[in-house]
Amino acid sequence: MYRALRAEVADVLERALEAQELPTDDLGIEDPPGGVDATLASSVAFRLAGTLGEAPAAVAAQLSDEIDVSDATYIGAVTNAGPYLNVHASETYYEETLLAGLDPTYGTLPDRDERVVVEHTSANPTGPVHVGRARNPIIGDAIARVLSAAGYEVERHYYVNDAGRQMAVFTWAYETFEEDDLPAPDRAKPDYDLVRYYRAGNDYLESENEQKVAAAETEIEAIMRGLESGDEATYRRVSQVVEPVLEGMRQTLERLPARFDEFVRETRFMRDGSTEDLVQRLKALPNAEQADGAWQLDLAGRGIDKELVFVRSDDTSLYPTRDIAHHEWKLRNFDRAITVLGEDHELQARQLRAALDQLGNDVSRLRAVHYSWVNLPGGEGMSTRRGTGIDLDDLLDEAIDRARQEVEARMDDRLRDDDLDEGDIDRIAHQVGIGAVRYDIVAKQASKAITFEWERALNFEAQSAPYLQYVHARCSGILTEAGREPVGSPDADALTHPTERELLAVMARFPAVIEEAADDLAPHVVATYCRELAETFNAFYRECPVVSSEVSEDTGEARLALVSGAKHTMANALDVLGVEAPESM
RNA sequence: GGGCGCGUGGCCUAGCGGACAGGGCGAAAGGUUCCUAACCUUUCGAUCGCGGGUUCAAAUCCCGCCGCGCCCGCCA
Repeated sequence: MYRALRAEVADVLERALEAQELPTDDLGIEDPPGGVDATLASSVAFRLAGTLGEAPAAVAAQLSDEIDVSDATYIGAVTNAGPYLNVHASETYYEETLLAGLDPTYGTLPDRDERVVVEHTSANPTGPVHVGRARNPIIGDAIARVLSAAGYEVERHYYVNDAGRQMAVFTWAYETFEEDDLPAPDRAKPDYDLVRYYRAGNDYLESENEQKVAAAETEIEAIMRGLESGDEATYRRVSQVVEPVLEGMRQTLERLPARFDEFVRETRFMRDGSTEDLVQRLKALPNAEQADGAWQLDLAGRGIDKELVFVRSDDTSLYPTRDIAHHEWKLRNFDRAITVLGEDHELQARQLRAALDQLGNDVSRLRAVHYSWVNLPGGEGMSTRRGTGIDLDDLLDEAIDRARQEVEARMDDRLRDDDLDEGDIDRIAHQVGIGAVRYDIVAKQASKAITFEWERALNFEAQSAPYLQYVHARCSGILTEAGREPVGSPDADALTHPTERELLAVMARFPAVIEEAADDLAPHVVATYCRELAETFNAFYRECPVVSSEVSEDTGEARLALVSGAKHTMANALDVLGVEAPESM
């Protein structure tokens, strides 16, 4: 409703300005600050005051007279408050919002026949997923979800780096070291098992004498050349390391849950010849040049100081080369391609974009979202190779444990008499624990750095997932208590309490929030919205009984519809964030 | 050194050109015979890193500086 109202306001304002032959390029439509009794506002009067030579307040008064709302559906009235124009929503606005909320899919935008691929996580299959990496699947999955809610057809991809030097080192280490010489794995999972070889291999290369390292390097290079030439035997050797580790990582990500439609392996673009073909096209570009036997693209003309090396002097390709082939493939198969990357990939992403552009691809269909680092207190980073960092599995286990303790602690002084059983406690512990971790990460702008702290990540009160989930559970509780579904034609007139109107007004904005989050690839705006919705609902909850003998039938019916709408809105908003919405907690 | 990003009460965070900078944590006080108190109410607390500039209007845009992060590999 909000989106329709906004469009209507623009229309009405434009007509009023045109009638007075005033410019309509900047209508200054905005959300009024809290405490102002209006649904939308405009500050056009400021802009026109100069050209008209009158005070803004006078212009606003004049405009509010000029504006004709008689044809409008969602605008009730336009008044002026000093220099501002305040738009008040019509009764229809509230009525239609109440009605729309009854739809369990409320907030989902119409299909738009556009295929989008969201690539996220894509962590090298070297070992267990740690918390530093977890920001990627949580943000990536939320972006995929918000795009899906916004009507796009979404596919989620994990790009697997199963070629290249790191994998060659890993394969060599796996074939070289004896299990007896390694520490016991932290968990009985393939990623925890195999990462020990990876760490041992890297240690060896860093600490052994020159001769031994040189011998190892020879073996590693042989593996890389085997991959490059498409040698089946080499591919199988690497696969026996990559695939189990990837499976272990997939299992951990599944817990979030972050699921993928496809794991796209890098070797695919070597084996199908597309990398080779690409290299020929890159070499033919005017700014391609050879330096010390290697081939590179000089991107200075595009404002990038660093050359993009795409063929080594030994004639093998590099990760960025294959990634260009990968992205051409994405652009062939999808209308838009979005990649979620760490801030350390910023330069690489710019180079990739520039190269793709030069090759004649439409790079406007490409977008990258970069997120900042998750550090440990004290500033230490998380590294799979060095074994520093907190494993995501441990964080999730701890989150669930603490959530379970909370549930059990609250059982004793619980007011509601609904006999939660063991299964419920387990369910709630998972929903709350995992939800808290996800929300803590998704609620923050991706560009802000995060310092990981247990207490903060696992705080279950106030601005956290459980606070929002609780609202959903409260709605469910009321609907259960009522013992029936709201009727199909509720009467918004019966909702006269300010908290009721406010709740409807917040609900009305939900589709616009989804649209904005999708346009900006910013799921955190949905997180912020959830908080507002929760606060507004709690105010209503405090003031307005729904299932009570003191409430008239009409009012009770309308409130039941309102609760149903709030429940659907919260459920769908949480779903976009990947946070579960419990029926009880 | 260069490039990109970030800097909002003790801590975390929203806002990123318009009406008194919203929340939360924390601290203090209150609220449950009534739909779940993982809740709500009140109080405390901010030169929006610093200095200039643009504008009727700047946390928001521009310039400079400071601090922090990331990047500047024939690694990925």
